[in-house]
Amino acid sequence: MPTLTAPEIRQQFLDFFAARAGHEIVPSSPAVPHEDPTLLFTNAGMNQFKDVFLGQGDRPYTRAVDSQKCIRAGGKHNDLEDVGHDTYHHTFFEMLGNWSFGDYFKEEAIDWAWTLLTDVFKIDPARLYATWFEGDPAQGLEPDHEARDLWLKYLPADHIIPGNAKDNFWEMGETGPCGPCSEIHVDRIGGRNAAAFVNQDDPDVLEVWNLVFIQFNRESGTVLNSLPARHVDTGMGLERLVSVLQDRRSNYDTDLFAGIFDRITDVSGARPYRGALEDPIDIAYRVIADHARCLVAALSDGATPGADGRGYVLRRILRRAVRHGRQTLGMERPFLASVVPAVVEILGDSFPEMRAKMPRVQEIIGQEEEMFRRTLDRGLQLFAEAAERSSDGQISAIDAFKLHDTYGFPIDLTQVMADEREMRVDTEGYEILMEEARSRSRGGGSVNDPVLTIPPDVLGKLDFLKVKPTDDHAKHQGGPTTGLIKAIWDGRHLCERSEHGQRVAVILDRTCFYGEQGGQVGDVGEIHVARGSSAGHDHVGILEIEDTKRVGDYVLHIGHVSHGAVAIGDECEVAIDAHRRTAIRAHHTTTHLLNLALRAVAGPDSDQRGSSVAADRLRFDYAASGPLDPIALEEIETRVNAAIAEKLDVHIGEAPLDLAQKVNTVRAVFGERYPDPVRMVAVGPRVIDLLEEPNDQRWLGRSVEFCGGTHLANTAEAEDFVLLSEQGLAAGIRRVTALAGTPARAARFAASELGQRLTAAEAGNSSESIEDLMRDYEAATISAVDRHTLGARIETLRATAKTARKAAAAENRGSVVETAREIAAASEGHAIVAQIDGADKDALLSAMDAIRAARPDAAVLLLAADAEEGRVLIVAKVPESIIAQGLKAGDWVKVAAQACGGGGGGRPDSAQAGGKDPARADEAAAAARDHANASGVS
RNA sequence: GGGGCGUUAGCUCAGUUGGGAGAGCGGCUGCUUUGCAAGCAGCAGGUCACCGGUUCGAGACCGGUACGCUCCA
Repeated sequence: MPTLTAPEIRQQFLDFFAARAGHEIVPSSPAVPHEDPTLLFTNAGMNQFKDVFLGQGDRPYTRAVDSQKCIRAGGKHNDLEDVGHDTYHHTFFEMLGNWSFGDYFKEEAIDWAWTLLTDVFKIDPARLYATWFEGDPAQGLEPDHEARDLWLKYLPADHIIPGNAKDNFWEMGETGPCGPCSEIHVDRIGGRNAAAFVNQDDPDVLEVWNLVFIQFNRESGTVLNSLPARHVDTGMGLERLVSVLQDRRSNYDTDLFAGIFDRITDVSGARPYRGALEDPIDIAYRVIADHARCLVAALSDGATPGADGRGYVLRRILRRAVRHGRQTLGMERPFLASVVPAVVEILGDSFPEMRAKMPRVQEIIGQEEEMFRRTLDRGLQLFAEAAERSSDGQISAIDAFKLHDTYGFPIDLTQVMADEREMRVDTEGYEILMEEARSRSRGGGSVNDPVLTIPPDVLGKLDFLKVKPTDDHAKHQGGPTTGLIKAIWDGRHLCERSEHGQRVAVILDRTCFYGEQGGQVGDVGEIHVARGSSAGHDHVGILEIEDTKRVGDYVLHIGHVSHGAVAIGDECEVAIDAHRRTAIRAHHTTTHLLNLALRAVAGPDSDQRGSSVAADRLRFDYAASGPLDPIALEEIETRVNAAIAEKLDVHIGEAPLDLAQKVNTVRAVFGERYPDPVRMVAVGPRVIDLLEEPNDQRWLGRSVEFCGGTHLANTAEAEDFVLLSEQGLAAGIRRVTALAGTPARAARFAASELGQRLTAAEAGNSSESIEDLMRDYEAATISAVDRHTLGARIETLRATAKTARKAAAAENRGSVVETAREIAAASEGHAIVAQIDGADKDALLSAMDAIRAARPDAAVLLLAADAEEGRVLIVAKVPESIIAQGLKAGDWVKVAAQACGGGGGGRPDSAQAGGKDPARADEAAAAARDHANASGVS
């Protein structure tokens, strides 16, 4: 039998379930779950169906099959440090799965699994083992005899093994859907009974397939209910399956990796991969290959390396790969980007986004490598200094820690470097410091406001209490409405009522508040409870709502009780802050116009990467390789304002997703999944017309987006649009901020006012200082275009003022020095005290130099009264010979300074001081002469 | 989200109880030469990130802001 290739194996899996049992072939969801902030990466096949299992969503099919891109790094499942050292850990892998949503159950799942493995993939049945759940009386869980008996149809009893709750009972979380599972294991060796090796981490007896039977819902730690709709969730790691079918003992010895290894050999010039477990070169090969796959998957789904969250995990992965390449394979120059095509070659057919995004991915990886190279170079220098400091052949814990914590120089690299110099590293001390830093980092958290968002388990309780999802249809219309209080959450418990002063989150049966979503901030407003209520209380109460969030399908009104009290069952009047909402609408609609203008000016690759629509401004993040120049910024601003001047109507309507996606100008957000039907926001054209003629050329210059937010009725209401700033955010992502409506007009006004002041200053008839003008310019909220032109004018103004100031200073110094020479020539004795008014500090010191040049044997004290600044400058120098007579410069200036309301000091040979009363400068001079005389110097 | 570090000339960076802002490279001028990082002499170039405080006096000390690097969650 010819050996199957990995793509064939993947395809046969999908085809088997599609053709034989009517499964829908579903594409993998992104490896980076943009819509689920609780999850760092997609780490299991079921992620994209979570809402179905939780009963919060459904699909047009009840049977599905897929190959899901998964990443396990960072977070709870972290395989990062294991990768490279064994045959089967990966940060990125594919999970093959077949799914039943309330459709078939154990019998079919087991039957098809058996048939696929033995009939289609021709695995020797004698090498297969199955496990089943033995029950757990402590949790009140029955044994899964049903699964055991089903397996007896195919396997002898000694290949069927009971397992405990840890291995054979699956739970999604502390509460929620759960059920027993049954695993299929394969013995790579054969010709024996390997039952004793099952689940023992033996690399030759491995779990290939886990069949999960979801039949319960856990309400709490002890309460378990049977589900009316039972589901099947299976997962089979493609890499393992391929290793079995290609008869290789390691996942890395398959055609999923061979091409990547070849590429690494080409790039590095190292000897080819040999597959040895302990060999550093082979470890480096595995690390680089695995991490390259992971980075391609994550970056092509829109993630970027960065300093926090998943970005930080990706940065660590990239650096780990680069480190192995550099340290072990001797690749000094960036190389990882050139491994990317080999990954895409292997996976690009199954995941087209990898092929589409390859140039971007290579660019990002290249930039990151370059950044890391700089970090390493700096670290090497610091390491050399640390090694130099060491006297006992050991790099101190403090140095090792500082290298790591402050300069990002990995500890294992420090160790390697130390080894090369035959030095050691104080790793115990390092660990202690590291732990201290960790606890400091943990302890620093502020504990002011309780987080008034509802955790998942309480959410389950709400469902249990029959609190229905909030009806928020009124949010788009925005006018006041009435509702009933259904739940009150104080951050810890669900409450019956809430008193004056308490901060709470409230759920109503219906509301006109917009809960934060799609980048648009939540509404602010008031909820009034008037007179009697259905619950029999008789009271008034006012809730000041400070923010509105969505949790699941509930709208959470977060705020405090500013008057009286509120209770569950109260009827209330609900009203948002309408002025604020108007500003938000203007910003949201102009965000859409901005998106369109940006695409036109910066090119079609400037995908939206996030946005924030608030009352005081809007923010828009997008993919780009470089900054926008002032001309492009002006062009964007002009285009948006042109759309405002056109007075376009904004049309909103729902449409079936597949039809809506056909409209030629529609631009969906990368990685976002949209509901069906989807809400369309079209600026200009009517939604009906769009759907009727999706390819009409007329739509091409128009903004059409899928969006659930609130918008203006006509663009004219936006009045004006101003781009405030443009900046880099992370590698490949840039951010613009902008204003519309009243704040935009204020920005225009501020700019023209600054312009007028600047014109006055340029003409020379302005009394204000350039520093003041600068400060106001920097603090002003003005458009980026104005900032650019005004900034250039200020710069020239500043330059001319500077040359003038310098010339004046030079002239002043010249005349002061001239005076000083006269003083020196006229002076007698060994103590010279002179006053040169109008000299600044530099000039005074120059004068000092001039006098000392002429009279090196004299002690000199100079004063300069500055009436404008209201101070007196005093400097003194005393040669060694006179110090010996008892005149010290420090004492001398102090006496003089005290005579004119100041103080000071310095060294015996040189000192400076200052006084605060210029009118008494001559008193100071007199005091200085007296002091010199008293010291016997004259 | 929290912690550590940084921001000084066009670039890379020094700056030691708080007392006249420095080096190397680059630039300009002149000389000498004209073989690859040429040599010599000279010159220009700095609101020491920003704001506030302490002080007679702050690049340095204290507090805050912005930006950057970095670690942890």
